Amino acid sequence: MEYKKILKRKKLKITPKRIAIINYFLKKDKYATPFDVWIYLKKNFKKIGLPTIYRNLEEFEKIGILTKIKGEENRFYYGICKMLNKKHHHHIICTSCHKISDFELCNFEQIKGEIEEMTNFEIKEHQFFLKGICKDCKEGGVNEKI
Amino acid sequence: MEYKKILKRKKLKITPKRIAIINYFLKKDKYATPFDVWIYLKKNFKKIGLPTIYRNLEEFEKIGILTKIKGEENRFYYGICKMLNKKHHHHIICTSCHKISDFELCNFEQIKGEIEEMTNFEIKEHQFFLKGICKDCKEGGVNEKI
DNA sequence: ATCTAAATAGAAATAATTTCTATTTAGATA
DNA sequence: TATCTAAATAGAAATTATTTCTATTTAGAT
Ligand SMILES: [Zn+2]
Ligand SMILES: [Zn+2]
Ligand SMILES: [Zn+2]
Ligand SMILES: [Zn+2]
Repeated sequence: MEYKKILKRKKLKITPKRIAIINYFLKKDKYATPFDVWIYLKKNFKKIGLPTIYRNLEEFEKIGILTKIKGEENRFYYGICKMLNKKHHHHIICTSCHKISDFELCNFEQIKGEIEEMTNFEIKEHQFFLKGICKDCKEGGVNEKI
Repeated sequence: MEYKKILKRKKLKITPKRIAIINYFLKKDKYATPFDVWIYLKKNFKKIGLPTIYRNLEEFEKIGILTKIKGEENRFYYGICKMLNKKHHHHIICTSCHKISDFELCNFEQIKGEIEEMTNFEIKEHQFFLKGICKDCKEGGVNEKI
């Protein structure tokens, strides 16, 4: 598990629950709410609190293991980030099955300067937020869930 | 008020509160939570409910008058969209004063196809999410609030 | 095997958002 | 201008998401 290395590097202890959370996202490969994660983990950990989930998801986002996104309703979702290398990249979400993929191609730098001039802002950070339909869903694929 | 026209076109009634909400955002020119809006409108409308604010902000987002964004904490913010024409555009937010500006320059189409190939997604929608520092803040400008 | 700081459980508080019903009102129409 | 109706609102309450707190447990260092 490459993710363990990251936890170590970031001085986070490797607990069974943390591993389970990461595995959940790896297996599911789709975005999920803290509540979703909780419901699932409860199968294997009779005693697990929702605050534990919230705390860990937040930490995982900080260290780049997860990305946090605004779902269609007023809730936040998390999805796993497969690009553990530090490289610049963005994510795309399937509006049908909520799968998340990442990609590195980015041409934002080309227009950054011009936008800065036009808006009088100094740009510090950019994110692409892409939505689409994944191949599986396009082909009417089954929507296997965890 | 160009915004009135939009309300009419969208069959929304023009009520004093709706006008006040739009004016609030126009004058403030920064993003705000429903709660912020409520506190402000209460000055002029002794009787105004928070649900009214929520309802209207949501409607305004639907018709393109406002944009909804995820703030630094777990809350949603709204900012006014000055580009009432239907043209494709994006927004940039000042992390210091929360001002929102819009701009039309976008080169995403150039890489869209390649991303679709690489990810096997059919891209339906893209948003840029930019953060930066506005000119006023860079110059240590006063942070006049409404 | 022992120790300590970090992680967790569990309960409770807080805060955001939505729902519901009775009342009011914008704007259409006569 | 007066009347009417669907849309908008108030106000209270419910629901849901998220955070905080304290006592207890545990990972990993020694
Ligand atoms: Zn899909
Ligand atoms: Zn980029
Ligand atoms: Zn600013
Ligand atoms: Zn664009």
